[in-house]
Amino acid sequence: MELTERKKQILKVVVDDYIHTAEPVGSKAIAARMGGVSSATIRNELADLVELGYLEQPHTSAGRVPSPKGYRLYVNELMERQKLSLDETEKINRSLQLKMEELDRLLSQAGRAVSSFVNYPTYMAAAGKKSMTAQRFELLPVDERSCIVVMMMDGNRVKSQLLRLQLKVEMDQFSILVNLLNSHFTKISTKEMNLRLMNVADQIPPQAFLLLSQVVSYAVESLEEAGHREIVTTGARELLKLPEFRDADKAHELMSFLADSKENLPVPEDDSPMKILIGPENVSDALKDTSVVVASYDIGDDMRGLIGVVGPTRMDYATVAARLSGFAEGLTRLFGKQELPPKEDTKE
Amino acid sequence: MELTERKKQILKVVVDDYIHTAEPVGSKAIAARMGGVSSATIRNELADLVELGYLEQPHTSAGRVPSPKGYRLYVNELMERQKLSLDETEKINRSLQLKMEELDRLLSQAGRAVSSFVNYPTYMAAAGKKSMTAQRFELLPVDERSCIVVMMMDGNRVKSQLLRLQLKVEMDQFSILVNLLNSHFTKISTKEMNLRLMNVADQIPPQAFLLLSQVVSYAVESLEEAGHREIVTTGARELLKLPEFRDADKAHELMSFLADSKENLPVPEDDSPMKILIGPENVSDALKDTSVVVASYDIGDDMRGLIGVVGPTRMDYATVAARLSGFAEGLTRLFGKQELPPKEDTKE
DNA sequence: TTTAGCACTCTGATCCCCGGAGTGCTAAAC
DNA sequence: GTTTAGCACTCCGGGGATCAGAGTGCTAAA
Repeated sequence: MELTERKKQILKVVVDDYIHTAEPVGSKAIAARMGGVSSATIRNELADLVELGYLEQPHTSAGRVPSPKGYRLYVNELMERQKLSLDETEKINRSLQLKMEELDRLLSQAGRAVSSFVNYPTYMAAAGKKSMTAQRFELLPVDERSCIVVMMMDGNRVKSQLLRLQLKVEMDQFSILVNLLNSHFTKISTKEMNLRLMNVADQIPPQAFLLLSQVVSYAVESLEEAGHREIVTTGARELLKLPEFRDADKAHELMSFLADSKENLPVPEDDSPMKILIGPENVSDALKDTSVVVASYDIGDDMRGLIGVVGPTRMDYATVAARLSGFAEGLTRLFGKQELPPKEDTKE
Repeated sequence: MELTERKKQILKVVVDDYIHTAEPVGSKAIAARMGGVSSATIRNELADLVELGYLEQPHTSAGRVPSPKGYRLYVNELMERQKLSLDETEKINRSLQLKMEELDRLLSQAGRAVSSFVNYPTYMAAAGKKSMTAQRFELLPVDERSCIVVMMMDGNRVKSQLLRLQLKVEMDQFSILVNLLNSHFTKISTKEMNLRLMNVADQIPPQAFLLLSQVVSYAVESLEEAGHREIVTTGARELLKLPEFRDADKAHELMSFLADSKENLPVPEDDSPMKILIGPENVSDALKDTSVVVASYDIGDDMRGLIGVVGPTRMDYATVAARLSGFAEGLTRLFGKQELPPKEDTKE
């Protein structure tokens, strides 16, 4: 038995319908929507589709529901690639007029925007290079017991913080220290930074070393944190609106997974901007009954960000995919235009 | 009719019991727990307590449930102020070994810790002074089209960012600019900053002004953002574990409120470190059926932070209050010890 | 190959019933 | 006067039983 064109059409109708109603769809409804054939004919076809594995039957006398395999076919071939309406595009871009500053705040802002736009939980991540390095250091003395460390990292990211010093430092020592930092502790991995710190230990006076190590360990921490993939999830509560998550336990389980999971959320292949994972295609057990649509965007030259949307297998793939890639493109544009965007206009 | 000591004891037992079971508690159970009197006696007392408004009866033949008034009395007089066990204190302190850096990241970390410790949703906020001011500026040239702005604000907070400049700037112009910034734009409100910007407009060359206004508007934005109370909520999903929020709609409603509400969450009085709001004592409608325990802690000299816990009226007030104040004290200590803590130890 | 017809199945809503928990009241006991 | 035992009563919640509706599969005819 093979998958005729008509069978595909029927499958499409089933998925389209089920996506919106969450109720098993029956032969009569399909016949009505297709026209030209009677429900009996449809029933025959449906039986075939079940046998082929594209549909499932919750119980003998219920309508049909798409199987993961059915969704997969739908996503690959049947789904009408949606274009974003002008209105939507505009809305997306408007919602991306974020006051960005720190990257992670930006992420959660964008995540909220996406989530409210697709009505599913969303996760965002910025995947830095495995190893960020410092590009440049500055020390700004505040008083004799404290100074501001400013560190510029890859991708023009800047971090700074006030550091209380454990001992008094003469003003002129700062410049020596800065030189040392810039000459020996830039453009190397954090691991190596620690090594070099060891090496210089006996080459400089002890109190200078103390100070140096304070700065370096701040730097190491910041770099590691920046390189580490931080995942922010937003809009988990949207789950509760879905009939498949009305059960509090189920919802709680998935929410916990989303809140806790730091690493094991799906990521698109390096060469493609978007990936759709349907039900059991997910590796994590917690996602076995859900689908994930995840898109990537570019941050600067060598960083990549992720936006993922988690929903029931009965997710509106076409819409979600369209909107998500709209966002991803928007974000790429945002980051591409300028590393971290200054104000285009001052207040008038 | 008056509130005898025995009535109070009975009320206490009812609340204690109901807090843990979420089931109306009957006379027999109370009698068993009190000893000495029979259930019939208790029934008489219960009837009185209902009449006095401390208890409620879901329906005629059910046990009793505390009313808000009952909880209030319980909280004010009856509840055994819990001491944290050594074990708990230690756990709290351990969980406050946060890698803090940016304030808001710290908040969400601490929020998560609290939430996992009390098993209720938690909100955290840092309430800055109404008006933060800049204390000092630095500009670090990167190349001729970009520089790093570093701004030190009240409370020793530091912000920095790379700024792309709209026009080329000679190196020596930077120092002029910094002087201008430090002499004219520090220690004043953002409103005044904007005014001064206007004023200097015709006193300096146009391109210098362009640059200046770029920096100032960055500063204004950062200051306003820092002064603005940012509320972070965590652990909302814990609601789903509670019988009173098994209903998805209810849970969703409250979660949405917690996620969206930026300003209208309860705050303790200025002079007291902790406040308990029971059910209808809350102003917001969305919290009418819930209770809130909120504690404050000090950040630096003139900032105050909040930790609030939201739960059902049937909240375990004693435990929550104890743990919450444990956290609040921990945070106060953390911030008090040093503005923003450097590493105490370098890596050994 | 499609369709009409029909008997059959299964679900989900509704109703009913009933046991159990708990009450309020009364009358006796302390 | 307070406490207690006893008892009738109320109400909830769970467990069938019932039933209509939706949908199916199959057969036989078009």
